[in-house]
This record gives sequence, C-alpha cells and structure tokens, in this order.
Amino acid sequence: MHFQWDDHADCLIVQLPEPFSYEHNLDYLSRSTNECLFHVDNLDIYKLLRIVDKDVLIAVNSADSAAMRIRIINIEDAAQQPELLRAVAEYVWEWFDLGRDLMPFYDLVQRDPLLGPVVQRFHGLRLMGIPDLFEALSWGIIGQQINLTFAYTLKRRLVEAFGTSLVWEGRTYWSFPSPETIALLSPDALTALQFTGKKAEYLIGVAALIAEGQLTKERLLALGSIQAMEKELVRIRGIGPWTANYVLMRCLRDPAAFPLADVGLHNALKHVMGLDDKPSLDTITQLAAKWAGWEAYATFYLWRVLY
DNA sequence: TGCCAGGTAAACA
DNA sequence: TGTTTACATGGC
Repeated sequence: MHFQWDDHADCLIVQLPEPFSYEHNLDYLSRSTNECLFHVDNLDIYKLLRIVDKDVLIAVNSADSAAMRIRIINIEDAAQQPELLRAVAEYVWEWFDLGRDLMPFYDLVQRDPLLGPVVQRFHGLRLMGIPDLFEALSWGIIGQQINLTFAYTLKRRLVEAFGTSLVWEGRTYWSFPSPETIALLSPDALTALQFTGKKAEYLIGVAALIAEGQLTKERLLALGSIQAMEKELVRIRGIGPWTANYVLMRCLRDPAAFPLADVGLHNALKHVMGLDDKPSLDTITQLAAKWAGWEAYATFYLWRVLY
C-alpha cells in the first residue's frame, strides 16, 4: 500500500493500481438512494469511519486516474497523526480492493461468451468491500430472503437506532452500530424495526460472538483455506453457505468465494444468457468452473448488469 | 394482488 | 444424506 500526506492539497494520497475505474466503482456505490453508511455527492464519497473510538469523516475523490485523494474533514491536525492516516488509507485500500491484480481475472474470462462482454463493459470495476466483519455479517443476514430495497430500509433503521453519528454542515453521517451495542439488545428491539424474529436472534447472536472476541477477521483468516473459513462461519446460527460466501467475498476478500444460491446472480445469468427462467444450480456450477479462483469477482461483475 | 425477494433452520423421509 | 416447510414482511 502506498500513501502519503499532501501538505499543499491538505489530503491523503493513495496510489491507484491499473486497471481502476473510479466511475464504475462510483456507479456501484450509487445503486441505492437509501444507503445510510456513505454519501455520494457528484464525484465525492463521504463516509464516517470509527477509528479507535474516534469518529473520522472522510471525503474520497479521484480527480486524476493515478491516485485517490482523501480529505479528513473533521480533524484539524490529521497530518500530525500518522496512525490515523494509516488507518484511513488502509480502510480505503480494503474498501476498493486496491491490492488486487485484476489481470489474471481478465485473462481468464475475456474470451468467455458470458463474462467477456461484462468485464469489458465494467473494465476497472473493483469488488467493493465491507471491511468491518460485523457490518458484513449483519448486511448478509439482513439481506437474506428479502428484496434489496427493503434490506436497505432495515439497515437504515438499525443504523439510525443504534449507530453513532456525526453532523457536518447540516448533514448527518452514520457509522454502523458496534457489536457490543447490538449484543445487549433483546430481540424485541429489532422486531420493532420489522426484523423477523429469527433475524433478530441471528444478529444479536453474531454480535455477541464478535463482542466476546470469539469471532474476528484475524481468526478466520488464520484458518488459511476458504473451505475452513466457510466451515467455521456456517457453524454460527443464522449463517448458511450463502451468507458465509458473501462475507468471504466482501469482507475476507477471497476472490474464490462464491454465493451460489444468490438470487441476484441467478437473475444476472438469466439476463446475460437470454433465458426465460433462472438457470439451475447445476448449470451455474458448471459455468462457474470456468471462473475458478475468481468466482467472487465474476459474481460481482454479473450483479452490475442488473442494477 | 399474488409472486418474489442478494436464505436458513428445523422437521421430515 | 437428501428433501420439504416455516419463517415473516415489504416491494412491485
């Protein structure tokens, strides 16, 4: 990771890899007008980060294609805090998956009749992540078996009820609730927000595991293989194969993670294949064999054809 | 207005 | 081990 503080521009500079399309990433981030965890304003992305008990409001921009500029809005002497700068740069680095070399993926699928046109159309798109494990698991659980529009509504209710916020120039910025906060809730507090009883239990259970320190990104990553991580995640009540792979894909950053049961993936394949019905799981498994090692990226690119 | 939604656990055969 | 059903509610 390369980053430096630019005194003249008063912002953090993170070098961008090739290929990288800020526009395609921004399009992805703009897909819901009901997103509550960041705010896209023209070419700026505003986001509130929690960095060791401090609320840090950042604005990300990429005016030129070679670098990302990150303003740290609410902290006067950010330049004097190297740990803070590093934490911010690392967050953005993970969020945009800047450490990934995309060329092996493109080499693998550019001649694929299904994926070839898709990767060409969204060239430079990165798999936008959810670096925080609790947020990633929560978003997965929230999204189970409901439409995305409603999922965004539920997330907003959760965040606005239990998250932390910062007001800046008339706009309120939110960060995701801490697992410690959610672990202490009774299911009633979540069913009141229209969570189902089960999802309320799942979410509180996961929050407790993380709050107690039993479940961490580091522990999962230390297991080494994707199979071992998936097995460990699926042991947790409320986390099935889909959620486990969703989290492996967007948080643990395994490019071979594959949420096979994903309805969005099914509909995207139906669309690009020109089918009348969604393809069967067997058909998808056969197709995905050609994307081996890059199933997560294939899935993420395919989602883009729908929204 | 009925079917569908970025599934999972639990019951059942 | 593999299949079926309840969950629960909003969106379109």
